This record gives sequence, C-alpha cells and structure tokens, in this order.
Amino acid sequence: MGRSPCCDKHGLKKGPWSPEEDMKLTRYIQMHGPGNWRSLPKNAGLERCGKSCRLRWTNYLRPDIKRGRFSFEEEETIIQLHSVLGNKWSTIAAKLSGRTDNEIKNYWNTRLRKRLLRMGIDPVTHAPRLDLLDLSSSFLNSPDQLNLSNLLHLQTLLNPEALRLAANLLTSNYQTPQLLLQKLQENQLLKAQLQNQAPTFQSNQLGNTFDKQIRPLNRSFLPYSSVDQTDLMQSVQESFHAASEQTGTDFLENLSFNSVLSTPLSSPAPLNSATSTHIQVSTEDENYSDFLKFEIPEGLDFDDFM
DNA sequence: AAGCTATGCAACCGCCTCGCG
DNA sequence: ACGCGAGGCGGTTGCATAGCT
Repeated sequence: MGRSPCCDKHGLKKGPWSPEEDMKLTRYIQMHGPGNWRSLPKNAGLERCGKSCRLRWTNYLRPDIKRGRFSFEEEETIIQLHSVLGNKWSTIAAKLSGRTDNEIKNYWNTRLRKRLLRMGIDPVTHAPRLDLLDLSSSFLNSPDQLNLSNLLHLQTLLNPEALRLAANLLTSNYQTPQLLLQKLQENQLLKAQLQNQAPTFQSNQLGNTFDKQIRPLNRSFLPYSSVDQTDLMQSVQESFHAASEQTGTDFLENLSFNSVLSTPLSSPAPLNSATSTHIQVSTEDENYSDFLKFEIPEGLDFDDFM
C-alpha cells in the first residue's frame, strides 16, 4: 500500500503538546518562518514528526487564529458554503478569517450538523428530510394530495430555506413550483383564520426569562418598518444569540425558526402594517414550544406587539 | 460520592496532490 | 514521462470534561 507515514518512527512523541513544546515550536517559527516541516522538528529541538508540528501550528499556535464561539454570521457562512462545497473544510476555512479547517469541521460535526437535523434538513444534501416529512412519492406526484394536514405538517417542520430547497426539489415534478408555494400560503391563511388570529403570546414558567432577557433584545434588533423577511428572521435569531451569550444558555442549540409570511413569498417580501406575519420559534422541548410562539397580526405594529 | 454516558475538540492516520529532479 | 517526497486534506480516534443517574 502507500508509503509509511513520516512520523512512523520510534522515539517520536505523540499525543498532547506540552507548553514547553509549544514554546519551542513558536519560537522557531517566529525566527525562521513556517515551512520545511520535515526538518523543522530536529532544528527546533522537538521530538515530533513534521506533520505533528505543522498541525499544531496551523490549528492552534498560529497567531491569527480567532478564538471563542462562532458568530451567527460565521455559522450562516459555514452552512451556506457547505451546501455548495460539501466537506471541503479547507476551502470553507479560507472564507472565514481566523478559523481553521479542523475547527470548522469539528463545529460542523458537533453542532451545526445536529441543528440541521433537528430543523428537518439533511446535513449532507441540505434538502428537507423526506423521511421526516413523509413526502412520499405519491404526495410529490399528485398535487391533489396537498391537503391541509400535509401542509400544516410541512409548516411545522420547514424553515424558509428548507422551503426554497423543497421548491427546487419539486421543480422536476411541477412545471411551476410557485403553485406549490401558493397552495401552501392559502392553507396557512386558512389555518390562521381557523385559529382566530388574535395577538397571542403564551407564557409559562419561562416567561420571566423571556421578558427580562429576550424581549428587550428583540426590541433593539427589530425596527418596525421596511424590513424584509430575511432581515426579520435574522434579527430574531440574533436576539436569541445575544440572549444566549448574556445568559449562558444556548437557546439556539435547541431552537429552530420558522417564518411564515402570509404575504406572497416572492423574496424579499416587505413587512409593513398591512402584512400579517407569523414567526414561529419551535423547539423540541415542550416547555419552550408553546411559550415561544408569537404572531404579529395584520395591522399591528411590531413594536406594539413586542 | 461513584459510576456511567454524552459531548467537544485536539491530534492522529492514511490517502491525495503537486512540484521537482 | 516517471518516481519520490513534502505538504495538505478529510475522516476518525481518543482523551478530558460535563452532566446525569
């Protein structure tokens, strides 16, 4: 098979790096610059293989590495790039200054991948998970079966991005994917009417947390007029992100966001006083799910509502 | 308090790519 | 054109720690 790895030699240290080793490596690279990794360990007085040194430098010791939690923007970038590039971690890392491919890979595998799964999105294809949505082939092939039950099920599980992906997915089955979206909107309106869309805000034992920590943040992030649905969703997510940082509770970890606009889904749809907008923030935790639903009924200022 | 399990992440492994002689 | 080797990449492992029972 392939040649033996460069570090397959006796006497070379493996495992975690000691502070002394870090210091030796850093000092050597500061003086001579990175590169020539094969000879570097000997010259730097390290009993490591070159690969190990390169990895330690690029993933940990490099001075331009950004530490700390990934920002909302970084998460969005990773997800978007991954949907295009797949597991090309180094290419993705090149677009995020200060982040290493290893760090992004780990973050994807431990956080983002799981989050997408919870949102009903296949983390490999970035398409809605048909197994969860029970979108059988008969459903896809027969528009007549776009009944209220199916669509409400869809509404619960899909976020706008997933909805767009679903529309793309259905292009091969529908000559006009807009037809599907139109039907979805019609059914959402019907549902809203059925539920007597009064301003609703359901509180429970977590109400205090929301009032003190999330609601004020929402106010600061959400200008009332002239925001499109993308901005609105981003604002809500940023609010929760900020709340997570302030409270030390990872709200985002357990939440998914569904923006359901009863205006046409031509993107971006303007939000104004004549727009009835529903934002559903859902979670697997039943204690949160009811409490986190809120709606902006038609004609009501977002500020008034909040 | 002890044992078990889940999670996050640093580090390793093996294969691939590309430049050079 | 070919082989070799350094560097790079993505998948995987294993350890430390947190959380739970």
